[in-house]
Parts: sequence; structure tokens; C-alpha cells
Amino acid sequence: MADPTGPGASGEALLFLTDDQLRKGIEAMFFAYRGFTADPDRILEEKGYGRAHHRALHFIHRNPATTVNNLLAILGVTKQSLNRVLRTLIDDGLVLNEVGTRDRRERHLSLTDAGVALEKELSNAQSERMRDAYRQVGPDAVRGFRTVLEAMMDPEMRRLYRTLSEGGSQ
Amino acid sequence: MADPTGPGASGEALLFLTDDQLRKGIEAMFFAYRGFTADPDRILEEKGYGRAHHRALHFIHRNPATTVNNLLAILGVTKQSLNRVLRTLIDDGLVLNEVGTRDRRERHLSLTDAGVALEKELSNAQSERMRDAYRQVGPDAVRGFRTVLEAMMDPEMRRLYRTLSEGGSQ
DNA sequence: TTGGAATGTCAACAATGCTGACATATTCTG
DNA sequence: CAGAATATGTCAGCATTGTTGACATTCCAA
Repeated sequence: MADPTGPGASGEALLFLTDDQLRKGIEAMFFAYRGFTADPDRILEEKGYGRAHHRALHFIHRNPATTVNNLLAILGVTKQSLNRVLRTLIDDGLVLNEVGTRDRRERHLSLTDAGVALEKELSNAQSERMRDAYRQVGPDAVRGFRTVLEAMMDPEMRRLYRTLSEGGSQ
Repeated sequence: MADPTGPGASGEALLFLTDDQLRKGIEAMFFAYRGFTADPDRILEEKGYGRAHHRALHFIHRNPATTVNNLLAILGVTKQSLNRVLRTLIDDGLVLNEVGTRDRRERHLSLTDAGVALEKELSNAQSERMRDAYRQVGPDAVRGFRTVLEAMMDPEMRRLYRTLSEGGSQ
């Protein structure tokens, strides 16, 4: 099926598209994602939170004063599922929930100081592993890494990802 | 904190290690992993299975006649959690459970024809997305992608990942 | 003023993690 | 051979996080 010498293929130039290479890529994603989440997971468990709380904190931090609807689009879960997580974060004083001024149906979410602190702690743990990896492999590999990840996203998520990135230094 | 012009840094050579670049990497992993699992998830839902069943099928396929203990080490879950999934796969005739010959305490797991068929269907769906991505970005980016993923794994998982890969064509 | 949008909430359920306890069969060890 | 250790299976219960469906409130906009 992914025969590298298939119709139109120019031989060994496509060896990186063999079933075997793809399988390795799949397994690499599986094991790497475990590492990717391992460090923040440990911190979250201590504090009685889960991965869903981390995601909410991360994207509220990234999109200050975001609305619930916007966050729902980013996280790709139902409002009931998100609400359960937001409820605890708000009650615990990590997230602020403020009625919109322009449109008072909307709620604008932002992090309190405590929220910023926890987000930073989680982010630091996760970044540390990624920084170590980046340092080991160098900028060219990192560029390839990000390029492939972007190509694997659903188009809508890719659009969203790029929109989020605009805030950065490119 | 990750100031590229920090102490000892040589300036722009380390721009790929800024907090901003790391954050983008984190978000890329998040959105890409969603894409990575989206296609098999759709198939699994039709058949009443979940992601855990997919993982079991994948690694039993990769390690024919593997023992339960070996699978537990690969998947990193408890035996109770794995057993729940294996139970349904065995009862549904997708996985074979055979008493070991050398050590009759062990059970050797393998896929039936039906199991192979479902594994292939899932694998094809997942590979297709990865193949498209690989094709778009070319072999250099793919090499970088795999290099970074490997660097992000826990050491034990990296060892395991490489052991698994030995079966391949390198 | 009325329809629709944004949000919140209740209830129930499913998948998949976890712990703890215990049973069975088998092998290994002293 | 007796007893310890190993590999597996299973039961019960619980937590997190996803899902649907239903319904209430508030408020903008035509």
C-alpha cells in the first residue's frame, strides 16, 4: 500500500513514506505524548486537579478575557464538560469570571494571581522537558518537528493554532 | 527565564529556545495529538470500542504472542484496566489468549483474523493522515519530527520504543 | 416584543484510569 | 516436598472527563 517503489514513485527518495516509517511515527507520538503530559500530571495530582484543568488554565492564560464560547472552540469539548472544570477553578479562586461590558451575556475569563502562579508552575514543568529536548536536537530538528505537527492538525485546528500564535514573536 | 540573551547565551543562535517557541511547541503537540487520534476514534466509536482498545490491538499486532505483563509495561496502565479492555476483545473474537508452553502461567496474546482486520482499518486511517503530513513536509522535517519526539520520551519509554522499532527496517 | 445567542446547571451515562483485596495456577527455591 | 514468588484474572468501588438531553436565565437585535 505504501510501497515506496509504487506507481510514479522515484524509488528510494520516498523511503520515509513506508508503512514501517509511518508506524514508527505513530508509536513515537504515543510515547512522546506520555512524556509530554507526565510532569504537569504529577503536579496536578498533588493539587487535586486533572489534565482538563491544565488545559483550561493554559488557554485562559493565553487568551486573557476570552469568552466561554471561544474556550469551547479551542478545547473541543462540550460546555457541560468545560463548565465542571471551570466551576472548580472559579470556586478555588484561580479563575475570574466577569460579565462582559459590551455584551453582558458573555463571561470573560481570566486568571487570578493564584491562577497565574499555578499556570506558571505547570508550564515550567512542561517547558523544561521540551527545552531539554530542543537543546539536544537543535533548531533544524525543532523546525521539522513543528512543521510535521502542523501538517497533522485538522484544518480548523491549524487555523486556530496559527491565530493563537500571532500573539508571539513568530 | 528562558531569555535567549541570558547568561552564557550567544544571542540569536538560541532563539528557538525562547519561552514563546516552547509554548508554540506545547500547543502544537496538543492540537496535533487531537488530529492524530481523530480518524481512528471515529472508526472505534462505530464499533463500540475506545482508544484503549486501539492501543491494545496495535501493540499486540506489533508484538505477536506477547504476554500480558509485557503489554502492561508498554501501555503503562494497571492490569485491571487492561483486563477490562482485553476481556471484550477476547470475547468479541479479536484477540487470542493462549496458555504459554514454556511457562504455563503466562498467557500469550495474538490477533485473530478479525483482529488483524480491525487493526489494519485503524492503522490505515491513522497512517493516512501521517502520510499526507509527511508528504507535504518532506524527509528532512520528518527526521526532525521523530528526533524531537524521541528526545521528549521518558528514558524507559525511549528504550522500549527503540526495542519495538528493531523489528522494522531501520 | 420576540427570536435567538451565550451561559449555567441538573441528571444520567460511558470510557478508562486508579486502589485494594482476593483467588488460581504454576514455577521456583530452599 | 513445602512454601515463597510470579503471572494472571476478577470483584468492588471510586475519580476524571468525556457525552446527551433538558431546561432556565439573561440579553442583544431585528
